[in-house]
Amino acid sequence: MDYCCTPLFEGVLDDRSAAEMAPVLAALADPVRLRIISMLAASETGRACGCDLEGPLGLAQPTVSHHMKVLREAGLVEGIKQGRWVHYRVIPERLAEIRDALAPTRALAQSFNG
Amino acid sequence: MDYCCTPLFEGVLDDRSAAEMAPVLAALADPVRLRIISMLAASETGRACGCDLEGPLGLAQPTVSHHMKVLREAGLVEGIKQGRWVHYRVIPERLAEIRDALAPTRALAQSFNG
DNA sequence: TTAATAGATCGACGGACTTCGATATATAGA
DNA sequence: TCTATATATCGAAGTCCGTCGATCTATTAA
Repeated sequence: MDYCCTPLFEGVLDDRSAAEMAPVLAALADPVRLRIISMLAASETGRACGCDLEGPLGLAQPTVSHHMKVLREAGLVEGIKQGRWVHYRVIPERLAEIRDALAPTRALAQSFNG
Repeated sequence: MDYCCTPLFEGVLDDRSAAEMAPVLAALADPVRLRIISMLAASETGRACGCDLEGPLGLAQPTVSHHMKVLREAGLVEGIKQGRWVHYRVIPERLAEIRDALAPTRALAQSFNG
């Protein structure tokens, strides 16, 4: 018969790293926020202000503001206040960080540093 | 004074692609599931059965089973039934798919095919 | 100063998620 | 067949999340 393997799990993502990584992925795990990031990245200048997003997204202003806050707190987006407006831009290094952490060869790299 | 830019947002991630992509990221956006994937990838054989995970994770059996279902339904993990046990393994192609979709140069690639 | 506008915050509602005990199903061994 | 074990399913409790109307703050223009 078969026996159940008992792997040792060395070099596994520890609790703390997992707890740091999950919220960043959670910030990305929303259709609206994915579209926002895509819109910022697709914009010619790499930036856009909230007022330009509400229309295309079809969402109320407080909702967009909420999503921007989530993205900001995850370090995925930066807001530059310019007069009455806030221009948002994606922080590509942060996106790359997550991509690298998902590299399967590294078993969800221990190298993630929230 | 400054004017607010009005970007055209061409080539932006459409609603459907975003709706397909988000649940896969949501499946990854949990500390326990990140650790599970890491454990599977770190295992010598690249596999492990549920019974080997409960202990290290410190979670009850139904909880682990629930997380495996989420990962399975997201296409991130595959379960191979062997006798009484189910051996799980990561599907690295799926992980790569998500990594590619997060490539900033592609503005959250339209190429994601959930 | 007053009016208008961009953005943030608050509170509430509905829905989804994580967790676990209890239970059901399937397989292996005696 | 009967017992033991691995896994799945169900139901419940508590928590978290997305959304929006109402409201507040900050800045600009008149």
